[in-house]
Amino acid sequence: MQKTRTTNQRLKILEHLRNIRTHPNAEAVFKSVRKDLPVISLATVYRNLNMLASQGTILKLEINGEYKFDANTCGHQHAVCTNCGKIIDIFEPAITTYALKKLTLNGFKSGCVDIIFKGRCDKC
Amino acid sequence: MQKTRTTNQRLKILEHLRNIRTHPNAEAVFKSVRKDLPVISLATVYRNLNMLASQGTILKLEINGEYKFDANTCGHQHAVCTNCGKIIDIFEPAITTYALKKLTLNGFKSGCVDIIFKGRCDKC
DNA sequence: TACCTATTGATAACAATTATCATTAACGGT
DNA sequence: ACCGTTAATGATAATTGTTATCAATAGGTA
Repeated sequence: MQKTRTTNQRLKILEHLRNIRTHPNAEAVFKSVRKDLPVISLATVYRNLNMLASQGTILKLEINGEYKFDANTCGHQHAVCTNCGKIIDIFEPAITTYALKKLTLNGFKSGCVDIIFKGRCDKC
Repeated sequence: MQKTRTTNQRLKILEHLRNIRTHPNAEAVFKSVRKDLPVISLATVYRNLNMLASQGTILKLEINGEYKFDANTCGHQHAVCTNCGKIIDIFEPAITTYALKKLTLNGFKSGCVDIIFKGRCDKC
């Protein structure tokens, strides 16, 4: 197996995600991190977001036709406005717990559920 | 408002989705429907799938970086293998019911939840 | 300090989806 | 049954998000 190296780019990307409460896509992370690290490349942002997601450090959500990233990996949920696209965090851990408990599919091992409510936000 | 017309293309697309138990993307629907309707265009498939989804006739899921379509709109769930990408239907309506009941977000109105388990299927 | 190679930056390639536009056909009115 | 209106279509260009490529750079260990 290959050994991972700690790079400044990866640290800055993770640090940024942990400082915000939104759910940016790769492009948005790129624009934000570039303020601190002007030379960072968009490809590096994509690579690191995918790496962090595959090792479970961050969440990779599929919303509105693109990948959104979230450093909060504790079982919470999301609500998406089908009109304006706004993403809202919902903290009802019991939903996630209940879903995982009910999952008794033969052979399928899972410790992770994406729960996304679709509807209208208060402004729409 | 505009009045929708019943076209053969839309009927065939819906009929096809209701005859299968998989979760095809637009391209796959296109290839299947074209066997019956050789002149149909990929753009027409995209347009109709989006129309059917927006009116709630079918589900539009975001899995593995693309849109998948499902004619079964009754509260069931999906499991996705993070290794091979396989999508499996899970029928635990209680999960959906419980999630919607617990959703008490201020101002957010929703009657629809996408619940997607991530894990390893029996073969992986 | 020197080596190995994981990681990077820059950019090309790719894939899924949407936009465009002239043509076609659904359907209500005559 | 024939119009006339315009929603919908087919063909394709354009767009967008993401991944692949590859030479150059820089972690980490000896």
